[in-house]
Amino acid sequence: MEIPKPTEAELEILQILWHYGPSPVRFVNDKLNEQREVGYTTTLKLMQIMVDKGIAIRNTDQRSHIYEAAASEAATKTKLLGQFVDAAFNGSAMKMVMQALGQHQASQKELDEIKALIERIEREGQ
Amino acid sequence: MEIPKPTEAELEILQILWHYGPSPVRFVNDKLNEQREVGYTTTLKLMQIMVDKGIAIRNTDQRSHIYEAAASEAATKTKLLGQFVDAAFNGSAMKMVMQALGQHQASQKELDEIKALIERIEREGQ
DNA sequence: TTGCACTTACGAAAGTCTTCGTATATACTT
DNA sequence: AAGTATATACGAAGACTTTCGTAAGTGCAA
Repeated sequence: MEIPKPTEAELEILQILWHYGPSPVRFVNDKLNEQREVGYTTTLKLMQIMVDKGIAIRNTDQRSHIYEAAASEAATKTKLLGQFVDAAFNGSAMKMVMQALGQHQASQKELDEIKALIERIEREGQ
Repeated sequence: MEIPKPTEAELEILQILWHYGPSPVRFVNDKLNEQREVGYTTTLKLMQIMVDKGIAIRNTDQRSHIYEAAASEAATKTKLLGQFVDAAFNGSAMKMVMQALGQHQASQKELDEIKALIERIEREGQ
């Protein structure tokens, strides 16, 4: 019923589809091969499975089918993040944020952005 | 060589071991069963595999073996977080923090904690 | 039109994860 | 001592993921 959680390999493909928009297998496979070696039929098979699962949508009008992510990047990442937080941080996103901030040395610019975001949340919250 | 990334089921067990300290299978299985139904031998097998992988350590002095997490909670979660950020947020922890802050409505107390943490980082950073 | 390049479809192998049944050993209890 | 409860060891099934080989269809070019 629901769109299932993408596997790691599927997520790699989704990132490409989100970044470049609807694309044929050949294009996605080329992009993947800029990072690691993957056979064309491997990518094809994965993308076909993604359609079966409802993770991707394809247009078969042309001989070379065009694939597209079924869910938005933001919605998918929110869901993944939520599941990860549940599994690893007992559901507390704040614990995770604290941990991320605690070790990743963020740049001043990034810290400023976060502060600005927090202030906006505080303003909206009241 | 390296300790491998725990699977989801293994992580569940690790959380119990971190929370309650070194424990026998029976105890871990009981705790798991407070959340979902799992057979005793399933838990046993998983914990044995965790020892094989180096994820857990066990003491076999007593008839009922005592298992313990091999790596600290903080170290493990840092590593998991890093891998998740790489896979889902292109390596940018800040992107992920922003997304987490953006939708999870944090409590004022949590926001204050984060602000305090940011200020501490800024002070230490210079 | 014959052949080459490229595409999808399909099946299956190999690896991993989760689950549990069964066998066997060990301790306790009556 | 016999029987019951509890522990570990082991193997294997079933599901899922990733990978690729091979077959078959389609279009283009010489």
